[in-house]
Amino acid sequence: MPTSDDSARLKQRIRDAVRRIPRGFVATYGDIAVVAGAPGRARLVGRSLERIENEAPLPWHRVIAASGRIALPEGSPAYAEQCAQLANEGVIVNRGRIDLARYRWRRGSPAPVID
DNA sequence: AGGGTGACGGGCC
DNA sequence: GGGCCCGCCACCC
Repeated sequence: MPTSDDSARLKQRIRDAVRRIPRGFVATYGDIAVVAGAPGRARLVGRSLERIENEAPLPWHRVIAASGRIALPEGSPAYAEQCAQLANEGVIVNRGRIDLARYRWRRGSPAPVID
């Protein structure tokens, strides 16, 4: 049986996984779930990024949907924030879309190439 | 206790 | 690419 303690540790692993995404790269919610050892729990990843105020810095803006889109509601402050943060590290965002083939982080990913 | 929700994703069409 | 459906599950009434 999963205890509340287990879920706390899982959330911790999720945050750790997010911190591993290199600057200039992105990962999908599902990717993070896998890295955190909870395949199939992408939804939980999104959930754990919802209430992160008052916590250690987390590059939450590097996590996007498997469709290559920013998952936040378009037009929300957080959406704008995510676009800005990504642009700031060289990730091209077009109409909320990011080229996963180019920016997705996975084992063996080379250093970010910004043209 | 039960039902709705959503920062998800994969399969299908 | 887009839309639908369904599985998923922590949260919030």
